[in-house]
Amino acid sequence: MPPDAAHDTKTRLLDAAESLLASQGIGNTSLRQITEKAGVNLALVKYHFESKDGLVAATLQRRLEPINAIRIHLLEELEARHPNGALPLDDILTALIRPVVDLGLGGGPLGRQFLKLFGRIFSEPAAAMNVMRQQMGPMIHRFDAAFARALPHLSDSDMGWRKMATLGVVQHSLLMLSMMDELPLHLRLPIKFLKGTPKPDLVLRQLVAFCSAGMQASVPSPAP
Amino acid sequence: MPPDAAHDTKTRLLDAAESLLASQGIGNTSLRQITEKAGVNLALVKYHFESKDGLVAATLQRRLEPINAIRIHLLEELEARHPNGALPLDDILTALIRPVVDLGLGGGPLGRQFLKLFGRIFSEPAAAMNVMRQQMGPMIHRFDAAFARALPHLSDSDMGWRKMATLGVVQHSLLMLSMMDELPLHLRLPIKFLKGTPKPDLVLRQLVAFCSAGMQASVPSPAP
DNA sequence: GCGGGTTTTAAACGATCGATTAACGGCGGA
DNA sequence: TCCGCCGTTAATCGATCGTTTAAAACCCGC
Repeated sequence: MPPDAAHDTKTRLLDAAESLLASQGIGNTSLRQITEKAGVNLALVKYHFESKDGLVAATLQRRLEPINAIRIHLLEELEARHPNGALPLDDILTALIRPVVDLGLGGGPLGRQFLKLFGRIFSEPAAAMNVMRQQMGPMIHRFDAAFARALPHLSDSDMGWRKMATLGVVQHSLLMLSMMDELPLHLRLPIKFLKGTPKPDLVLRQLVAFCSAGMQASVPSPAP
Repeated sequence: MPPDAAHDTKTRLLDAAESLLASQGIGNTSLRQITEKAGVNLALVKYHFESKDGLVAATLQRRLEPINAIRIHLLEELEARHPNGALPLDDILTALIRPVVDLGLGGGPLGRQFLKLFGRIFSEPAAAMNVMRQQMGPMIHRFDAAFARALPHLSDSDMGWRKMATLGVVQHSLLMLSMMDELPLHLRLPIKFLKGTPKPDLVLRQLVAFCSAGMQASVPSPAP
């Protein structure tokens, strides 16, 4: 936990990387762009993060770690409030979704940029997949148990499909939202119903409502 | 519509590009990789497609055009079967989702590869956004009218959120599905509930069930 | 079988990439 | 004061990128 100059350099690199990786993608962003924006020497990337992949991984990890910690904390609060029996589905979803919505829309422009970066990593798995597994794995495992108790009648397969769909809703919606302020006007078709940046509470309610109904849908039976 | 050698070259380039762009992303794939896989001279990319961006756009367009044509055709069939009044929501969603599921899971490995590429373009908009708007715009506009009549009580805002969520479900689920056979085993967390490649009908039913319930969810009211 | 447009070829352009090296600065402990 | 380590710097490495050029090969109608 160094409070010295090196910490500043690391932070400057992470900030610059987050911003540039988000707006251009991983493969299209060069270390020289990042170090120039950070006002830092090129070779310091290797010194502090070993390589480009190391910098990308650290950029993701810096945001994912606190987000997932809050998620688990909210879930534990919820469990404490319902000591025995299943948890309300909407509350589980809220614990899962609220932290990332709050970071992305509640904080400054940095949070918004991270949302975009997070939306990208599913498409550029090479550099980021290890961090994803490390950071997301244990968190998701906690929520799996809660979902299973909230919807006990769902088979593993049905539950799997619905968790995947829920993740898709959150990931895609937040990616679109985070692109809002930089898309040219004529490309805003998918979000033209928005007048401006929506409040985090509204976003949360919309996403939870959709996912909750989707997860509770009656199990589809084979086609007649 | 040339049936000559040039057509073969174009096709070979498009096939190679589709495969490589899908598995590596746009920014991480070089023209030399593509032309080598296609067994074609490097300079022919400029001759036939002007530039790398032109090749990427053509690769997307080749698949998107027939998919969206089928979508609109299915919607028109549906409208013919219900001459007056609203269309059943599940049928609208089926018309929207079935063509892309069929291409991705019904066809050979090429279709699967395109699914992956399509999942990526939302993250690398630069090269592909124009094609997206051109190809997806008119198709989505057709479906907008159908959705509005099927769910007349939804405000424009609520409807917008739900269409965005629906697109997220389809896009994310199919991206995960298309990555299934190339992810290392320990990274298959989100799809480990699948024993093998699922049948298109099953996928379609799962996606439609989730999205249909989500779109019909009761309108969320402001937090108390 | 000759001419003209189409398609393909080999080679090179300048630019930029990530990685690496060796030297330099400064600051704290011996 | 000098030593040793940490952080930083400038400079360069070989590789690879997308693009471009000019000439060769091909094909078809005349």
